[in-house]
Amino acid sequence: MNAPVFKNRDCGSCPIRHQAICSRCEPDELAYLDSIKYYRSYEAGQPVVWAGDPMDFVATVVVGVASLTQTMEDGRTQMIGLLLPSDFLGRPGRETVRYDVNAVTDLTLCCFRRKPFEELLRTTPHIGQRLLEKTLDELDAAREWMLVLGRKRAREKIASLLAIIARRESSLQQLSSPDGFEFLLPLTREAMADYLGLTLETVSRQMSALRRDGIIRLEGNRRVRVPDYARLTAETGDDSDGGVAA
Amino acid sequence: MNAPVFKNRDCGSCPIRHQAICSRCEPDELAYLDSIKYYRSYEAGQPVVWAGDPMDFVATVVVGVASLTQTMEDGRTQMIGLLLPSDFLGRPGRETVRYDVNAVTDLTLCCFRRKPFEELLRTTPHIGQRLLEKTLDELDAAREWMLVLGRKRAREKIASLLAIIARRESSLQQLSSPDGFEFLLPLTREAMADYLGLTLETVSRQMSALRRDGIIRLEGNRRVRVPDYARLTAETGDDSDGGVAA
DNA sequence: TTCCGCGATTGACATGGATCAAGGCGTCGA
DNA sequence: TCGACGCCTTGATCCATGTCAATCGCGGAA
Repeated sequence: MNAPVFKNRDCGSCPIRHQAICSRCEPDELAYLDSIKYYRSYEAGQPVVWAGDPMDFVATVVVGVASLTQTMEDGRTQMIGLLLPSDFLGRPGRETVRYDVNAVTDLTLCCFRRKPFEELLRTTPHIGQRLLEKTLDELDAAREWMLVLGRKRAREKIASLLAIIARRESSLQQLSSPDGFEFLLPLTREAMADYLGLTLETVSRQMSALRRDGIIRLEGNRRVRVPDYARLTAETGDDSDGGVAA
Repeated sequence: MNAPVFKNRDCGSCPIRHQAICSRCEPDELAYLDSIKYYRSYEAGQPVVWAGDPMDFVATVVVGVASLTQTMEDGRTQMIGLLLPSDFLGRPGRETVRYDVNAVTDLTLCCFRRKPFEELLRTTPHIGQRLLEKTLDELDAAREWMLVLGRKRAREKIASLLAIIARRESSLQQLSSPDGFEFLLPLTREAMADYLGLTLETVSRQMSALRRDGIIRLEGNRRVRVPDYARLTAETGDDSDGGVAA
């Protein structure tokens, strides 16, 4: 689990740079970022940090998927965020994390020690602005998810999750292709359940139902083929088309 | 529905200034803010903006409560945020809003036209930093709410809502008083249901149950007396004490 | 004072998803 | 090749909450 591709100290080589917090940096700013950054890798299933632990770095996801999870005293658990490549992890100005962070798949993070990063935030408006934008995007996503968790039925929840992952993994062109498209689901049934506020049995049943109804086809447990993206979004219950036209 | 107290052009008179985005501004920055700000007032129940509408201002809540609400195509509705005094409304850099904004109680906003505010954001790091902090706080709150919506039972949801409002409305000292404390619930049973992902009947039943069990006392429909804050937080299912000690 | 209407309460019943339980399928190591 | 384990599927049953409906009670208008 190394990340040999990114071992050189050059943000320009980073495949997710154009979407990450450094996307609008000047060369000298990039050089400073390079000087304080380092990579960390985790295997699927490994913890990154536990709720309440000190976290002395912030990071951008480079490869893989990380989850943010909260747990109740009796063990009930809710995934409250899914971080995909280019997403930002950590909170400047706070010493400890409030929720568990786990590697869902094999994961590579581009890390910055928190103190120098906070200093950079103070001196470099670009970064702060970009971070604000990404935080506002995350807030929008969290609010969209509140509708999913609070009001959608199991089938709609599953469809919403599949549509969201499909949108992040596929191009607009692929989504609207008449032949459909396919993608790899990075989550187990249990992780899907944790994200959707369901049990894994319900997730399994609804996946089977969507398969029976021709909304999706499954090749193995993880590979999902969507013959018609519009039919999938129609199952989400949302009143817009879920962002393809918008 | 005017806001005579705030009619003078002086942010220093604003009772929520110390928590709002302008809390760290220099005198000259405050003067600029003063020059572009204006107040708007709404009566309880009035819409502020509808989802999809253009919104040419951003604002801070000065008095009252505003709600952010999303609606599905069949009319199911989910409140995705509750804005109390000092909370920020609007998104710099975006022309339209994604969800309905309503005045839950009589409401006064301190508004800034969006373009000048964005300009200010570019030139005044304080404001951007403060806005980032407030956005990160909102994101934390949204994520906490995802746990409420996804995993808590009806009784725990109600207790969580009461505890959150109690914390925002009362001082630490009041919360830990041996005589208990009381507060005014700014929401109807239906609004509570919309926020909690429940029906109003379930809200009503669980409020009655909490009353029967002595967790709360009700004087009328809105006035809530909490004889023992610890007993209330014990009903939320959270593993921490909900923030009093923390 | 009476009536009216809205919000809240309460009851009876329906149901979606949880829970408990059994078994299938594919992969990996011996 | 086989067994074991992890992950998933499916079935039977239960229960928390939704749904539908009746009634209450307060505050405002006539």
